[in-house]
Amino acid sequence: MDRRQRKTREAIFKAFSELLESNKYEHITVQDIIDKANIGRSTFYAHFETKDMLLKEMCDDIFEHIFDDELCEYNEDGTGLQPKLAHILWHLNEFKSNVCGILASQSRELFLGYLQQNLTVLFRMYLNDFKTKVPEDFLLIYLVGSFSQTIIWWAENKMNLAPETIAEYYMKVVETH
Amino acid sequence: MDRRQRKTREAIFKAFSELLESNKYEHITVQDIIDKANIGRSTFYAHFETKDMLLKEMCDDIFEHIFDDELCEYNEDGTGLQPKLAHILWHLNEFKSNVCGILASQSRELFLGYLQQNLTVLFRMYLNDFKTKVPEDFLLIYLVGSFSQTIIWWAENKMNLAPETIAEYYMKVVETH
DNA sequence: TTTAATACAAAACACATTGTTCGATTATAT
DNA sequence: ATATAATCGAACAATGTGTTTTGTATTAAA
Repeated sequence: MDRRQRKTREAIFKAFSELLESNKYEHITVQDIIDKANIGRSTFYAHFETKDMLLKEMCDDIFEHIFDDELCEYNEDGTGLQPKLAHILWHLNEFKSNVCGILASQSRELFLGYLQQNLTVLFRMYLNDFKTKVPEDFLLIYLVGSFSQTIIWWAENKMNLAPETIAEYYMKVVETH
Repeated sequence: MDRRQRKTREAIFKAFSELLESNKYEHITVQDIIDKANIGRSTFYAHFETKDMLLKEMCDDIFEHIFDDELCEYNEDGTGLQPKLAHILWHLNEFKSNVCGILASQSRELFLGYLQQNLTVLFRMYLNDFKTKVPEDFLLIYLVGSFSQTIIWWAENKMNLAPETIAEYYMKVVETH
């Protein structure tokens, strides 16, 4: 990939990300991004078809990184659900500014869609940890939904608390005693 | 209120609601609504400032009806949380087509905002039912979030199950044993 | 270093959407 | 029947989108 291309792509991501911190996604125009990134109009469209695709590719980047990690610095202790969740939260924290920006926006939907899709796969593996007598699919959306909400809340508070703390809280309210 | 006004307003709501079933909110144009409702452009703007305000007023209507009910047909038995939740679900079911339309759309955010705002007030009154040792605000967003998710799931399944069943499932996974 | 490829900038473009305005027409309430 | 008020329909400026073109500058490879 051409050095110029990478530079431009980075500039667009950066501008977009910064704009997301103070503006709602739907009110950010391509012109805003262009101005902030300091690039030509045609250049933007050479990289991304639309603003939506930009958001999508940004999400792709993030989730690829989070759920595809072979070699990563975070050391999980144990193999249970809780450290797994802490691990995910730790990764999200790496993309703090992006994630907070997206989740604070009116259109978290795309992001949440990705998130919940991945979380569903994860939680399905731990379903046996929960003995509650409700239909499995209900249990699953309950777990995924409440954990997503936890993440949103965490992000709204600028991810102040440690990932481990959040994971601990979550397990406390969720586990069947 | 003039009969014509009511008729127009209804036509707009109806058209909007129908469009929401097959289109994303953000991709519905005022022109689409006008065409479907079969009204003049200026008429639309005589009723609603913007498309956003239309959505807002639609949500206002729904939530006013749900959370302000003095005299309503649904008979709660008991005063606990579970019948209260069933009651809310029963009301949502009244607006089935609207609610499903909005929740299926890419922009449930406004609706969910309203919903969660109201649910927060409700759940705060029942916080003592839950003994878990986590911060209160975390417990609150957890309860509100997981119940919202439950509603979304219910709506995605066309509200097949009875409100009481949903409330029962929810209480089962949520209550501390 | 030279060269060919290509990413970029800048400007102009057609097009769609928005929200407003205005005069003519129609329905409503009394 | 009449005054009132809602609607229609057309035109309007303003803004945003996505494309195209032409010239320039940067890059990777020879």
